[in-house]
Order: sequence, then C-alpha cells, then structure tokens
Amino acid sequence: MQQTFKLDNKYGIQNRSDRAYGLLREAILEGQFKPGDPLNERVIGERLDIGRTPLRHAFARLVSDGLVEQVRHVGVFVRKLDPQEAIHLIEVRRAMEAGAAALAAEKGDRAAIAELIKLARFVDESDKTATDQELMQREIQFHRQLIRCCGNSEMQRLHEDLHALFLTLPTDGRPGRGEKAASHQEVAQAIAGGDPAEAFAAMWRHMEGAAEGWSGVVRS
Amino acid sequence: MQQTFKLDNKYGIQNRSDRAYGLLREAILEGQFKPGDPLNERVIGERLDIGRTPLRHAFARLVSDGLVEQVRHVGVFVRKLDPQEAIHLIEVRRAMEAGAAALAAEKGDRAAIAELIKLARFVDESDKTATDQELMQREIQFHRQLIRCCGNSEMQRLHEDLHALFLTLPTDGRPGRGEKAASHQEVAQAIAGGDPAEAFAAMWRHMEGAAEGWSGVVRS
DNA sequence: GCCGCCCAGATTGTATACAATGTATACGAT
DNA sequence: ATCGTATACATTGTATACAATCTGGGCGGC
Repeated sequence: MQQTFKLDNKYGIQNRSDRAYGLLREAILEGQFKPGDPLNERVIGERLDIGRTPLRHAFARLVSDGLVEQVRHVGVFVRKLDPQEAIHLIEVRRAMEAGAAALAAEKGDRAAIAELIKLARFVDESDKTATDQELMQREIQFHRQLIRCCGNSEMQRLHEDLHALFLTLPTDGRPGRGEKAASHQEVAQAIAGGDPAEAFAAMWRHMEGAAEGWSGVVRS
Repeated sequence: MQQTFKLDNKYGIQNRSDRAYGLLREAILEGQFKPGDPLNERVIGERLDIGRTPLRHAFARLVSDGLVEQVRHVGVFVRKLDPQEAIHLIEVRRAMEAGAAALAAEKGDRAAIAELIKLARFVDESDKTATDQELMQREIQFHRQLIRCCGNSEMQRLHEDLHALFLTLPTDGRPGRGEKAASHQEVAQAIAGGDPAEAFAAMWRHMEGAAEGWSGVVRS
C-alpha cells in the first residue's frame, strides 16, 4: 500500500473517507459488526486498504450519526443502545412519523398517496400470509412511502438516519404482529382524507404499543 | 506552534477536534461566519492554533450536522439553505414539535408541564410589551421547555440539531408576531390535559403559517 | 495475601510532507 | 475578437512519523 491513489472510483465514490463511511455504515447496519464491537483503526484500515486519516473522518461522521462511540485513547466501538435510549428512540420515531402523516395529509401529493394506499393494502394482506421477515420488509416500505408523501427531502434524510439507528437495536426477536390499534389502510385512508389531525391520530394509534412491544425484546 | 500539546484543557474539552468543532459551531451559529463563507483549512487552523487534521474531523461533524458543505478540492463553506430547503426544514420542525407535544401529553411529566405553563403565560404576556428580540428569546425558551416535557434525551438532541439549522437561515428580518392561530397557553393547557391528539392539534395550529411567515423573509 | 505503584504495550491524537485535483489566467491559433 | 488549451496556483486528500494517554500486568511494600 504505497501508491497514494488507486483508481478505485467505482460507484461514484470520490474519496476514501466517503468509501470508508459507506462501507462501515453498511457493515454495521447489516450486523457484520455488532453493538459493542471495537473498530480498531489499524485493523479496519488494513482490511479496507485505507489509511488511518480518512478512516478517522469516517468515524467522526459515524459518531455524529450515533452509530458509533468513541473513547479517547481507548477505542471506537459500535454503539450499544441501552433500553432507555431504545425506548426514547422509539418515541421519537412515533412522534415524527405521526407528524409526517399530518404533513402528508396537508400537502396531499396524490400520486405518492395512491402508492401508499396500494402498499397499505399489500401489507395488511401480507399480515396473514407472509413470513415475519417478509412482513417486516413490507412494513419498512410502507413507512418509507409515508415519509415520501411529505415531499420533503429533509424529512426523508432525518427518517433514514433514525431508521438506521433502529437497525442496530440488539434484539432477541421482533415485536409481535397483528397487535396494531390501527391498520395500515386506516392510516393511508386518513392521509388521503386530507385532515392533518385525523392522519396524525391514525398514525399515532398505529404506532401505539410499539415502545412496549420493542422494550420486551431489547436485551439489557 | 511546535509543541504538539498545549495545556488548553479548559471547559473539559479534551482534544483539538472537539474544541475546533465547538468553536466553529458556535461561530457559525452566532453569525461570525455567514452562509456561503469559505472555511479555509489553513486559515482557520492558524487562527485557532489547531492543525489541519483535527480541523478536518471537526468539518466532518459539521457536515453531518448540515451546517457546512464540502466540495472536493474546492473548499468547505457554511451551508446556505435555499428557500426550498428552508421550507422543508420548517415543515420538519412543525411535524416534530407537534408530535413532541402529543408525546408530552401522553407521558405527562407534571413538573415540566407546570414550568411550560408558566413560560406560556410569560410569552403570551410578552407579546405586547417586549421587543422583537426579547420575544424571540422567550419563544425559543418555550419551545425548548416543550421538548423537555417529553423527558426524552434523543428528542432533545434532535431538536437542538434542528434548531441550530434554523439559526443559519439568512433572513432580512423575522416573521411577524401575533399571527399565531393558537396561543402558547392553549398549547400548554392542551398538553396538561393529557390528550395526545388535542395536544398535537394545538401545536399544529400554533405553528401554522410558520412556513409562509418565514418564506417571506428568507432571501433567495 | 492484599494493595498500591509503575512500566510496557496498545491505541488514539496531532502535525506535516507530499499527492491529486479543481480553478483561473495567460497565451496562442483561428 | 474569440475560443481552446496549457500551466501555475490554491486547496483538499492521504499517508506516516511521532506524541499523549489509557489499560493491564508485574512487582515490591505492607
């Protein structure tokens, strides 16, 4: 590893910091690194064929994202959310997505909402036929589409960041199914109705109990 | 600047990255650097007596915060939000704070809510007597306290980040006063009432028109 | 045996030399 | 005069040497 620049510009990633950031983030989200695992600069650097300097820039960004913790002169570790933080996170997501539902209702992008309704029907039908894994993927799709209905790039960015943190929650399973107080279709219909208050209420109910459901499976 | 470490550990800041981050963030938020201003590594580094490496770590964090933009081999600049982004930001804040109001109502930390009510009364009274500057400060206090009522550290962190972005909005003034559809006291009372839906509705109304109010003063 | 101290190793923190790249300008061809 | 091109300069991108600090184990005093 002597030559400074290798022509590894695949995927439009321009510098090694960005590449390191993307790779590490992906690895953490995929679970290749688990909460509490140390991220040694030298080891990772050698494995990724990236020097320590750009790697540290990537770490700085991951810290900002909340995916990673850094202890001076000790090490960098994948962040391990304690149950309290996990619950807080779930509450934030509930507040934000319910607020987003209201916003979507108020702005009323009909194309996006039509897509949301289709997805809602699909998810509700899947509830009885699909595997847990499939169902989860489809629910994620639904929530993503709801955010898209806001037509708000900042909202989308924030939601992705929040969602990433969720993927790191250490669990011994996933919250049960079919326990929703409001179905996906109810939410979608409320948004289509155009009343922010109703849309909020539907989504708020939809995510009711999520905190309890998750707290049951979050390891301490 | 030869010796590597000066004993400048004041304020508990342990390393130069953190110090640079704090100083730069503060400077940007205070308006010492205006949107679009370049942040030259060498210049800033000399002024702050900090090498380029920790400075770049600080930049990475500021980029994550959305306070700063980085163009490869060109420079680092204070982020300048275009009107579209500004409106998106305002919408996000509305959704989030309204959601937070609902959360506060549901959790019902009575001590925090009592404080909120006091602040609400104070702000509403100030509306007629205080200067624009004073009123703004007190409104900010009110919004901060509302978030505190959630008893949720993650929510607080997110809100602070969002608030910081607001402070960078380039304006030729501030949105008018007394145009709120719902007074601060109405919001506080709704939260005290303990009904999430009502609390949300009150806050949603309270922040109605904020987007239009701001978009009028945001420079293009 | 137990406690405190010290030191060796590991790890991050920083500065700096040099590579790579974007921008602007001067200069020549047309 | 205008356009294209080459080149000098400014700026960031990266690697690396070295400083500072933390951790854990060994060792001596008690």
